[in-house]
Amino acid sequence: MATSTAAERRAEERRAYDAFLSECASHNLLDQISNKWVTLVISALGEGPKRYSDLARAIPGVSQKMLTQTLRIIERDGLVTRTVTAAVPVRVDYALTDLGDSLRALLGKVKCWAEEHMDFVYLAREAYDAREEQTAVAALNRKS
Amino acid sequence: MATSTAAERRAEERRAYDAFLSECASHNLLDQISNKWVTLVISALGEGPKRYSDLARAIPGVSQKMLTQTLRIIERDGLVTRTVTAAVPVRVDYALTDLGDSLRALLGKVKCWAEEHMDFVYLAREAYDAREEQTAVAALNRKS
DNA sequence: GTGCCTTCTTTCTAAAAGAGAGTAACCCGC
DNA sequence: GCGGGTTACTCTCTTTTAGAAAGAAGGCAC
Repeated sequence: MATSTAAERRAEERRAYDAFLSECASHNLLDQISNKWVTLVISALGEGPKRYSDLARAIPGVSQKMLTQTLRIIERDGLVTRTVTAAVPVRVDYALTDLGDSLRALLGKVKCWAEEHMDFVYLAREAYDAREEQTAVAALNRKS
Repeated sequence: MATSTAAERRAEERRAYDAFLSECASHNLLDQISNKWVTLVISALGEGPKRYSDLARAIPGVSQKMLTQTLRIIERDGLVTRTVTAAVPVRVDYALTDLGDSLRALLGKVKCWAEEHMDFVYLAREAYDAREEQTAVAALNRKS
């Protein structure tokens, strides 16, 4: 440490960051699974195997690009399996692996938490916004 | 439903999306907490209250902008408290609320899951990459 | 042939993240 | 009073990423 400016410290931290990411491998995985689309896809597959188009329908707002990208990532990580059936229009089924299902169980709990505490969060947001408005008004009064 | 093209269906889904987001409020919250920086900040605050600069040091790779933004979001949601002490250099402490701590416990489990299954995921990735390379070679052979 | 199906892929643009300098408020030494 | 140092932001600019839309492979129906 010794004596150093805040800017110098920050620069050093940045330099250490790459090393940190490759060293702390689980952080890398954590980053990937704490991703909106990954959560939604795994949750959607919880009901059972689904085709690409089923997933697109089950997850409102996902673009085809992001769905494909997300599926590739979680397939690579061994969370889902991808089975291609060479039928008249090609058919691709995605299903959770055992590993994917264990993650789904966990994420399901997070989803439950969100549903349980939604009301409280909404109240907190309203209170925060009201406070914000007050301080903004106070700041205006101080200036004038 | 009835008969409609895939494009028409997709357009309809898009139109329904805004309604869905405001209706299914917990999804909105879920989106926010399945965010890299939110996860990391809440995990860092698990050890106890921290100052802004402590957090910046504890979370490698976070920019000041993202740290401020993330803290504002989770403060608004009632997950952390922000206490300003008007000292010589102003001092701002962030601490988890009870709600924030309950989320931290859950996210901690996800973190544990990631650490436990990291090895398996790494093997899956290697296997996937090997398969990918093979199919790429096969595709090249087919063309030539 | 044309059109249409699914599952992607590519291209282009708009939104978000990241890097870095700047700001406000305050105190201290000189 | 003035420069310098502190913390906690805030603003601006660049790069990265997400999203929207059109295209492509492969095949069947007409």
